[in-house]
Amino acid sequence: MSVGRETRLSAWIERFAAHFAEEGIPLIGGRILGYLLVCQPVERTAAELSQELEASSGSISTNLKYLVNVGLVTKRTRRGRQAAEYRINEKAWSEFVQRKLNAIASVQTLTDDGMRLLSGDPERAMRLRTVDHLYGWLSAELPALWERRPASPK
Amino acid sequence: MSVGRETRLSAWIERFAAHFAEEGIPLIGGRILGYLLVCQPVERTAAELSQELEASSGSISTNLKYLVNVGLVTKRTRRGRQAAEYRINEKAWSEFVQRKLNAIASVQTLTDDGMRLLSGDPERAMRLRTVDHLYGWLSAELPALWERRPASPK
DNA sequence: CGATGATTTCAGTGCTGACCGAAAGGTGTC
DNA sequence: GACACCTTTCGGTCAGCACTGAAATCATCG
Repeated sequence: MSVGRETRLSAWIERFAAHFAEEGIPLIGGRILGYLLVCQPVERTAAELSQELEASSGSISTNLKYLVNVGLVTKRTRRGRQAAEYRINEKAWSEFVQRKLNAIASVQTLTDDGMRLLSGDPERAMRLRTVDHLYGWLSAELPALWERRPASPK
Repeated sequence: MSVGRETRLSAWIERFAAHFAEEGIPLIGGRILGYLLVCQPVERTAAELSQELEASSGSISTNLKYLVNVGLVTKRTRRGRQAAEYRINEKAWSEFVQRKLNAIASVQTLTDDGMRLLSGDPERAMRLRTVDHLYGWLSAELPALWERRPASPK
């Protein structure tokens, strides 16, 4: 007997969450992201997420707040509905990635400051110089690469 | 009365460590990195690091093991010396960065698998498609960018 | 305005992981 | 081999954080 699509999808959601857990996003937050990326219909209430992901209402609330805050999820309230609806904001993923790239490039300010502190002692600055050189290149190239990023598919 | 260079350097080391602490490297590990990048002479024993950074011998040991493991620090033992000497391995920083870029690009395998699971339902796959598109581009461009990386300064 | 159905807040629990320092284990000298 | 010194291991402490579930809060409808 074959495994249903929904079963395989929930396994996928778990892998998805596991990946982002390594990057510091709480497991439940990752599950919400994965779920909202593939659920049908696209919008869900907090209560539904709690049910569907078997997580407490409190965890769902905290994590939704976080995700809405970083922009990856959008909250929509409607007149005549007491329950707010949440959905993925695909557009925000590029900013999410951009923040990651910036975090890498930002080390350059650190190495740069270090180089300044060691000015006047080139011998001693040699180790830092190698690292500074690498990050200097990154902090020039990563933003440039980002500019060449294609628009999202129609 | 002006602040001495060494004082400013130890403040810099702390900033350096704080940055990498956000990326998951233990504070003491980050301090070791920062310190070994600017200390004179370039090599230090575990005991010296413990003294200098005011950390327990145990913490220094664990963190050195970790740093040697990821390649950022090199351990050298010498005949006639019971104390091993540790130094920064500037060369390894590029691999360190490369791992970070790969981690970002690797999301593409995840989104790709998701797309496969949703094949046959383009409507439902739309959200994932936007994300997959972005990571598809990244997983092509980041390695390509990396190839163009300049050699370290002489 | 009270009732209903939803979300947020909050105190409490359990787990993980960094850190310490003492004891154990190595590696050298005399 | 005994000693001196250094490093690693290891048990224990502490802080931080994800998560829960109950209570407080909020919004809507009758």
